[in-house]
Amino acid sequence: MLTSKEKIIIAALNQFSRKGLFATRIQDIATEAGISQGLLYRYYKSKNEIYVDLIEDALDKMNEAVEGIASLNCGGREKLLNSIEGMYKTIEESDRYRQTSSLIAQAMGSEAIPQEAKDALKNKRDLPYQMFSKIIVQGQKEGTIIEGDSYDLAVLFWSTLNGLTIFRNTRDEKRPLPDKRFIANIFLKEKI
Amino acid sequence: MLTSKEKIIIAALNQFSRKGLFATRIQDIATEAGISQGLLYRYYKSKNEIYVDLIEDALDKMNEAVEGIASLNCGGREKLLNSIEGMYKTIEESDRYRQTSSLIAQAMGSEAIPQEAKDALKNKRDLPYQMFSKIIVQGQKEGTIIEGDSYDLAVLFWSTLNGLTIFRNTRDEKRPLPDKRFIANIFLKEKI
DNA sequence: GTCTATATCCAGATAGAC
DNA sequence: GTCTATCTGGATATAGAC
Repeated sequence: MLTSKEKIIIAALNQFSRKGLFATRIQDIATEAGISQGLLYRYYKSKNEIYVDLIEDALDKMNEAVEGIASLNCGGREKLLNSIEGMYKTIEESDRYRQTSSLIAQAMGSEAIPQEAKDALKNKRDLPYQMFSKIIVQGQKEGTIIEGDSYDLAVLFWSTLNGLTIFRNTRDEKRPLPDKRFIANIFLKEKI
Repeated sequence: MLTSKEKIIIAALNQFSRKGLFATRIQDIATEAGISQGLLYRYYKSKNEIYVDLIEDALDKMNEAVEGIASLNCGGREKLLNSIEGMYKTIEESDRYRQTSSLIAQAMGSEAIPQEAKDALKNKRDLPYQMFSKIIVQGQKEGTIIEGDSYDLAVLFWSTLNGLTIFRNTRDEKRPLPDKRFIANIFLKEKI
């Protein structure tokens, strides 16, 4: 059985991810959580507070996942392939990831979000690029990944996966994503 | 000298692209346009009406640009390179494109936008994929573009460019985008 | 802990003067 | 055409009963 607070979190994530902070009413969250509007204020001081909590949590989860892959004890090429594999699985199967990625995408695209949410984004959004840049450098040293500025390649990697995530999130028909090898071959010296 | 209506359009596009439909107040638009709130209603019946106008216009502009490239009288390989060149120029230089792409990205990510805006999106968002798919097929027949499902490759192409556009739009420091050749080589048989 | 009722505020939209 | 003043509705947040 879920506590009221847990029900609020789950409902708020779903509502915010679908409609954004400003189009979501407190009433929407309360209704989906199956509680009254008043009760919500036992657990949170304001709508913004829920939102900031969710944004911080989403960014932390994202960074933990990336750190998990980067800290594997294997070659850069394997880390790359592993990242693509993991991201594809997550994008295609996880409803929770659809929600958190939509939440972050919307937050990044709006200047009107609360200052605390902006701060969290600013502090936490760069880690994936840095981690992946290190993976690229490792692979370049090992001779398995193409030459080029490692941060540029990291930007390209995440931009491509973000773009595919958004494409997937915004279509009803769940068409399979393009073959993983197309992504891998952007970076690999020896194509697969 | 701009008419009041033109000033409203320009201000609304800027406000909506930065804050989204729901966080933007009529007052924000009127202030930026340098007119009173009341005057705005001489030209538009509601905030939603301005928004729907802008969305439809943004989608039309996007599709016109794509059709322009696809109808060039040249090989598929050249159309591909031309598309990348054109998109890079637009992403890096055009403030207007930053606004329209943000507007569309936000609209795609929210279920709360007006029905007319949803309809416009649904009807007009697929054309770029279809056009690019044809370019891919042409290049495959000519032997210049790699094998694979042409619509999948079109999805990959636009997802990558959308991802890069969003990356660019959400960073203050205007770091140059990754080398165009990385994108081209995803699709070209003979790498450059 | 939970609900209902309500106070307060603010944004969208309208009316009417100039 | 343009502005100021106002109406109205709805959403956030609070108060108070159970």
